[in-house]
Amino acid sequence: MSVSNHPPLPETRERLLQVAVTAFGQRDYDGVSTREIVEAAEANISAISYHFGGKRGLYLATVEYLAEQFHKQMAPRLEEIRQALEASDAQACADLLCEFLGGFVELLLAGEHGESAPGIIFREQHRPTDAYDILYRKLLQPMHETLTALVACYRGESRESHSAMLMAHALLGQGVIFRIGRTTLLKRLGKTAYTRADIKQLKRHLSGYCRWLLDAPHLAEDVIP
Amino acid sequence: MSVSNHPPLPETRERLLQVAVTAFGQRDYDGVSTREIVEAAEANISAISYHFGGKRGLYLATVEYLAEQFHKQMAPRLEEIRQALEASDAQACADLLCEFLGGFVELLLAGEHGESAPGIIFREQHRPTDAYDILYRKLLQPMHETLTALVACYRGESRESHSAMLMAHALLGQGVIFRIGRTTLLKRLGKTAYTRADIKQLKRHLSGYCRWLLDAPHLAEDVIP
DNA sequence: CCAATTCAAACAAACGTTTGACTGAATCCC
DNA sequence: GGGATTCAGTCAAACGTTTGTTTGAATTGG
Repeated sequence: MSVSNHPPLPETRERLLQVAVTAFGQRDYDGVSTREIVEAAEANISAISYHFGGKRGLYLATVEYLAEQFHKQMAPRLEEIRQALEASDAQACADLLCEFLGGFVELLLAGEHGESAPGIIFREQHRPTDAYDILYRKLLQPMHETLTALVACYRGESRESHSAMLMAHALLGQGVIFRIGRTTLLKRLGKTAYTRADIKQLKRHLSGYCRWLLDAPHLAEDVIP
Repeated sequence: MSVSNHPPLPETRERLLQVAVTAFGQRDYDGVSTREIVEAAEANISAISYHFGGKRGLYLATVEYLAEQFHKQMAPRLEEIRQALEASDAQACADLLCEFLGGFVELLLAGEHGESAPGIIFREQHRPTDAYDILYRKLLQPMHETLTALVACYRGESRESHSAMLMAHALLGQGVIFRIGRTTLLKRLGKTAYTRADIKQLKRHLSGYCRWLLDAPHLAEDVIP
């Protein structure tokens, strides 16, 4: 059942959510048992049914919780961008885009939810459930739309422009892949973790890539009108 | 003598592997039940223990099977590249790199194992098990090393060059992200599947990106010697 | 005292695995 | 050459464990 969230939250409910975020971040829905969660959260087995109506309810609440937490970390920048978009200054759009991408990979590679969020997001992308709608509405769509608007503004296109969407996706993806493919890349490099210098270098790359892509023609032609 | 009324089924072991590839490709280890597999494969429940020693054994065999199948589809091109690398012609390296990336996204977006392979690979990258070693040795390492060699050759660097590895990763990743983030991108575009024109456009983008990246300085400086 | 919350215990269902009987074809030995 | 034996493979049935969920009593706090 629905519970109002902003007045003082029951302690147990919050503990369950925090534990569930890391659990579902590492393993998938079937790989996480309810008993494992309540033990880690020092709660009783029936607390899940009581607070969330069941395991599925806990999972959905967890995804929503994560999406909000993650979005909150980007909210100031997204708002700043929305206001700047009014001015419609192409050069400023490019700058904001680079800056946002830098902050984004920072979250992915060194942020608080960098270990749990990718697991859930990429699993729901691969095999969408009810939870994907939450993820899309609260996190993916706002982010994707904002970046698309920046690209479109720079290029003097509509926010519905497919080429702007493709470029926004390509840019986001270029950052994301260093989180997803982390295991293999680190193994190739002979490292066990990214250093600050690595992240800095990646940011420089993203910045350079961004400025090149915005003027590149390859993704610019919408093949289907 | 008795004539078979049905077309001859593959041996039980093979049938189990084929079913397991698609099953483990869609859901994760705990999300797939042994009974579900044997039913789809028209085999008996104890066939898994008999042929693979258990569910875990089936999973490992499935990953190996998939890695080999997928690698086989790229083998001719990889071999062609290895031979061309002897010549050490920079321009030829760039061409081969673009060509390989094009074939790679073709496999990911429209290939036979494009639906199952990514699920397994990205899951094992996120949370490596014994199966990741198989995947790395039989698929990821050969591919990554070959691309790194091409980059290194073009740039006149060593095959151990970190900057070459980073560039190879960035290039592969730029293709991969259009498979991983497919759900969200298609939703933004208002489509339900990529068209041939989309794939063609993506290939053009990858080609352009590749030629820009090879001469770009941002990933070129190895921060740590 | 009452409503909200927690608790130990039990529930049926699904899980991976094991068992022992059974098959058909190849191999053996007299 | 033919009955006995072996062996890989299949099958239905049952195993014990873990799963998510439910129950009803106990506890807590306003």
